[in-house]
Amino acid sequence: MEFKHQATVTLAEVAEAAGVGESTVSRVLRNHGSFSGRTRERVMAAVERLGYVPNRIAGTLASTGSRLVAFVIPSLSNIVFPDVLRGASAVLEENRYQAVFSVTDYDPGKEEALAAAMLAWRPAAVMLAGCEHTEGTVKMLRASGCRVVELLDLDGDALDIAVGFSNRAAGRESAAFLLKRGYRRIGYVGHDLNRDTRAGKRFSSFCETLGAHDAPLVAREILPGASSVENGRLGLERLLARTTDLDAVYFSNDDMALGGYFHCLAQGIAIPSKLAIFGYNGLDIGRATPQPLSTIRTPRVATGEIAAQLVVANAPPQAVDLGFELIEGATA
Amino acid sequence: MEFKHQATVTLAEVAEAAGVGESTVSRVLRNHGSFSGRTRERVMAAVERLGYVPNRIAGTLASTGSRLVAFVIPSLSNIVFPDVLRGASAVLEENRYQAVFSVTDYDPGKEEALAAAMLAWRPAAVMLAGCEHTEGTVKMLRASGCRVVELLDLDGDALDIAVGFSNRAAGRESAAFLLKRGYRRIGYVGHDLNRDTRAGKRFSSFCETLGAHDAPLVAREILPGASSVENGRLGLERLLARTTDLDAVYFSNDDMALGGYFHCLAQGIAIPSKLAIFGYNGLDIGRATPQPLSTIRTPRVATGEIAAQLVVANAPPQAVDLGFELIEGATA
DNA sequence: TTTGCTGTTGGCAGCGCTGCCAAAATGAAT
DNA sequence: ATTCATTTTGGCAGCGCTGCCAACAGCAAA
Repeated sequence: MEFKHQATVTLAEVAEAAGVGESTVSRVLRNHGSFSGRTRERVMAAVERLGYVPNRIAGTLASTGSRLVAFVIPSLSNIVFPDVLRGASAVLEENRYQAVFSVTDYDPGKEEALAAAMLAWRPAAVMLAGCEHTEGTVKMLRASGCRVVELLDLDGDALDIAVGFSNRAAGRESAAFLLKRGYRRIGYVGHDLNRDTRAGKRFSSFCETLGAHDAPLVAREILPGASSVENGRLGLERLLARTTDLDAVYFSNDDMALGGYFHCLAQGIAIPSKLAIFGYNGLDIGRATPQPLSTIRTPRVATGEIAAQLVVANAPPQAVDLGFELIEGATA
Repeated sequence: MEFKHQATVTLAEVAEAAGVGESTVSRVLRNHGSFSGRTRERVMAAVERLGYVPNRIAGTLASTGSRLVAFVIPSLSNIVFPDVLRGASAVLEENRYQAVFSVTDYDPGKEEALAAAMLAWRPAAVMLAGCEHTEGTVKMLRASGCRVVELLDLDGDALDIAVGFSNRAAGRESAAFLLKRGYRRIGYVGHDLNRDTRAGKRFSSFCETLGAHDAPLVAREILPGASSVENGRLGLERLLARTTDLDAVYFSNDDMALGGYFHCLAQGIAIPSKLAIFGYNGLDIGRATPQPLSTIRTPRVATGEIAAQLVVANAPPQAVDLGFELIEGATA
């Protein structure tokens, strides 16, 4: 059963109460067009008195173009996406845009269905994670004519606007750093890469770089499901049970890396002398651990901010590379 | 500059292409009312051919009651709120509702402004954190006639629906647990309590309980700003610098507690024999640390789920107590 | 007084859909 | 063939607002 709104005061009622025309009320409330000070006062008084709340559904329908921005994100468990939303929502709120979201659970099919549902709201823009989408999604977004922003991955062709950085470069630099530090027997602990294609890109570039320096990946442990601290801990435990002579482990992200770090603490494995640990994301928590985590800090909040700014400004199609920062830390 | 949608296919065009009336198309698409199988096929074929995407703005305006649910949350940095959103959005998506959100930054004035902006979208429900709101917010929500759900705090009068648990009880039980374990010289490290009133409630009940057992709080360290691991670490460091004989410290939440835990690890302070640590929230990470964190696990995802279910079912006003679980852990 | 501005204002036709109602088609029963 | 009940269908008036246009007022210049 749908909820029915009660006592809905309309523009027309305000107009009548203020003794002016509807369009005058509309102009005053949107502060658009011209009207006298006296009219303004009368309208505002009526608005106040009646407790009028404009109906943006009607307003959006009547005008062309909405102020809704739709986010179709893979997850809310992975702090990455709340961070992006945080950056974006601050900018959007300032500009009187409204954020709408739904969660795909890293499922491309669901992404397509949710994107379609989003388009039904005729948003000003749709923001998606990454640049890998189903054919149907791409076709639909193209046809919609609404702005499309692809976030956090620049390794691919952008549909319209893309904001983020190269995950391949991140994987490459991570490998280069470990090699530079002298690690040669390197392992990997990751989560389900089929779902998180960005983590997959980092991993493959990481491996390529190792291979190019005659230090190919020694072992890997991939855990099903999402990344988590517990999976990181479990993954490292399993990896070390199989492979005893590793000198460094690359993790699919900081959550996983922290799990590995905790495993070492619990087992008395000296870090980084006995085993080095390297993560990805640059979470704040990694700076507060007894040894700061070696990782790559990604511009998550900034990605959201810039994306929102470009949408608000109706900027031309473009790819914005925000880069990332390698944090040397103390675990590698 | 607002974005203008292009090439918008309308219901009327689909109707014409399918050789049926508008209302027939509407019925078929909503699978509501009756129509023949042949009609259905013709309509769906036309929809497919034209790439029609229904306009929910128009649909919502025409019908009474929307399928938007508005979230007005304090923060996206604190994992609590993404967790609530996660639980809620899963249920909402299943029921073809759409989640909309904005972030107040723990500012009651901003909450009022954002709630007003939300009401302009005529949502089916507004979900807010806690039960402390400005007079203006309360008045506006009451007048809106839309469903109001207050989340994560049952210590107060609910406007309509409330889902969560008692923060006071959480504070009380935390204190009781520490006392039962024999700790008597207890300190507190917290973040800005004026903003996070729920943390404030926990703290005051915690103190009352200690006082009632002749073991009043020995010292406290309150850090300005939001909770974070780094602030927790810093807070404990400061507290211990001033007060040397504490045997346990209660933290405003797990983020802060983890910071304290890391400080102890870094300083070689034995846990819990030299100093016990107790948190709040029951984050997953607390189970993966070398010693599992002693804390209270809160039903964050479930809070979102239940809240969404009640809204979808248009349930009568009620307060749902989901309780919480005390995790004994190994740090206290 | 008339003219020509600029600044204000109201009327009203949509925006794209849904809900209501009456009309038409169908089918079963006589 | 006729009747009645049922299913299927189309027409059309809004939902509450915005955007356009015409109308009007006030005022300075002629």
